[in-house]
Amino acid sequence: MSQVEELKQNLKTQLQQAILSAGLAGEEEIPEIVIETPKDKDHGDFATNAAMQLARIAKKAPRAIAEDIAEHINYEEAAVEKLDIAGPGFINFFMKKDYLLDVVKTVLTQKENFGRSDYGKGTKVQVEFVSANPTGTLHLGHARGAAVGDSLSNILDKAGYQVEREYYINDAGNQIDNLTLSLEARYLQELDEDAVMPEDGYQGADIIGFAKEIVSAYGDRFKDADQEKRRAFFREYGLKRETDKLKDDLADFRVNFDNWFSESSLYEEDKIQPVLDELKQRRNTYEEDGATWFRSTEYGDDKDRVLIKNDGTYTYLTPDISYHKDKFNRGFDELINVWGADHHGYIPRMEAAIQALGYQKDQLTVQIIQMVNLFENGEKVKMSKRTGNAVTMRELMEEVGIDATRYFFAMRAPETHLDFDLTLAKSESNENPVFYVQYAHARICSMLRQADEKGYTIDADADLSILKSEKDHALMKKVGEYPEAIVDAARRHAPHRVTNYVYDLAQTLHSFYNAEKVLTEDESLTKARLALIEAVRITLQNALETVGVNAPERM
RNA sequence: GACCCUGUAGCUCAGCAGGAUAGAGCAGCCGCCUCCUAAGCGGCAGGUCGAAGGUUCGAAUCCUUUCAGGGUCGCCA
Repeated sequence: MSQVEELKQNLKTQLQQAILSAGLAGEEEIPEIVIETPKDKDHGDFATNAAMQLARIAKKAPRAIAEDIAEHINYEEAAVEKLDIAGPGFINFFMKKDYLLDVVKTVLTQKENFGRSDYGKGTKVQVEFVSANPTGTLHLGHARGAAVGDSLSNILDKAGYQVEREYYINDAGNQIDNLTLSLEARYLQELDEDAVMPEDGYQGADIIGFAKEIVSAYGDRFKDADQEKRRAFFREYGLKRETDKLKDDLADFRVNFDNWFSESSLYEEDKIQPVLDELKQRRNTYEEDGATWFRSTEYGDDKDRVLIKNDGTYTYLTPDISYHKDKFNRGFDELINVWGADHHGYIPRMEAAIQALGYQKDQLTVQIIQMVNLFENGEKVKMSKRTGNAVTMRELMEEVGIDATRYFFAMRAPETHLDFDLTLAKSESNENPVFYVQYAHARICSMLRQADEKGYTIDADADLSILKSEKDHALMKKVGEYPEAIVDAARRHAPHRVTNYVYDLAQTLHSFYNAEKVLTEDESLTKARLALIEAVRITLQNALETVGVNAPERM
């Protein structure tokens, strides 16, 4: 538990005792005490609405209750400097400042581990994200999914979960036959043969590129080869190259998976039929119109779903159910699937499936990623200027840079529609929030370099009690809030809580910088302020790392 | 027709397990570099929180209805 949490917890306990000893409520009646951090600093470090909550129980006016609590609370034990009763009955607490000094020491000691907590208690959670078909190039929406999935994984990890990132490769459906046939056609075309692309063939330039590779490596060896063998080769080749490309694109975007799970491995390892049998045994299936159906309506879906089509093949759902069963078999307590908004209609049937298999609905969370619209100079960008096709993730990375791209995607709530402002993301100016935050880090580094030249070292045991200005305290307080920001982001699957936090911290640092000097004639003051800004630097770096953004030393 | 997401300042968005005069950035206006990076800081102005009901001591936040924008409704994946 972080200092700030401990402090709040202790304050809660002391409040409960004060309420009891003032006879305002019995032990059974005390409501859950909520300690909040007021937005307005005139309202103290912390505030509680306990007096208002107690009004009905104690049958007294909230302000009178607040007076009673104020008389009975142990200031020393609660670490309260002074308190005010305000508004309709809020109690505002101004805390003793010692805890703030401890915050700085903690950061300097824990360094990159500052912000870690045991909130998740080691729960094993798997985050599955991107999982785009290996048949083409990653686009805007995938980029957002990648940024959110990776940031969320980092956040959960810091919040004390055991996290595994997984990519589900859809390498078994019709789309792979299509890929095979497309590649075969492109290959033959490269050899000036008369070959037509399949009706829904993949027109992407990547496939033409692969065909050229095959020609230069193998020549026309496959031209007259046995069709079955030839297609097996193209299938494998196409899949391998598409998957490698996905991995490269994602790695360059600073997204790395622990596991790439192949859909076809479910077939190879015979993991599908047993799950069908299990559903059948549990009477969750029935036969109709020559097909096998899953009775998903039993679990809240609005219609039943086909598992085996009347041509004897599986629908997409069938191996997917087996896949989710396999995830649980691998020991995960919770599953998080990050899906594009176009898949939201699929959620009820997946939830139905895991319940039919005996798991709890809340063991699966589907985090929907809403659509992204690109804007440049106020105009909606429909297509890439370079290719005339949809804008790819790689183009975005190259055009606006990885830091800005990652930050912009992390910056907004995942389930909201996103307007991505290319002009803003590319601008190297104060308008751009990424630069604003990175600048705070670079500014600190600059001061630290100069301190180093003057022979100063960072001293975790520096006497911080001489830091008494409002800006000093505001900065320490903001640093202390970081662990809570991470927990909050983890709890709500909300990476944007981290970008909001880091922006606030940068703002507090810039404000501090303009009001107070770090490198001064006063040696002990200088040492104390150096310790403080180093703590801020570490916190900025840790926070940026969770959203995949670099913390530069110079700008 | 059903379902999902979103309607908060001119623009882009926070805030939503109810709480104090609704916040930030950008854009606009006014100030601040003999001083550790002005990619910065301080200030001013700007909002019937889509609308209407309801619950509550208290609603941007919860409930109902309704309007608007986007998305999805396959024995495709």
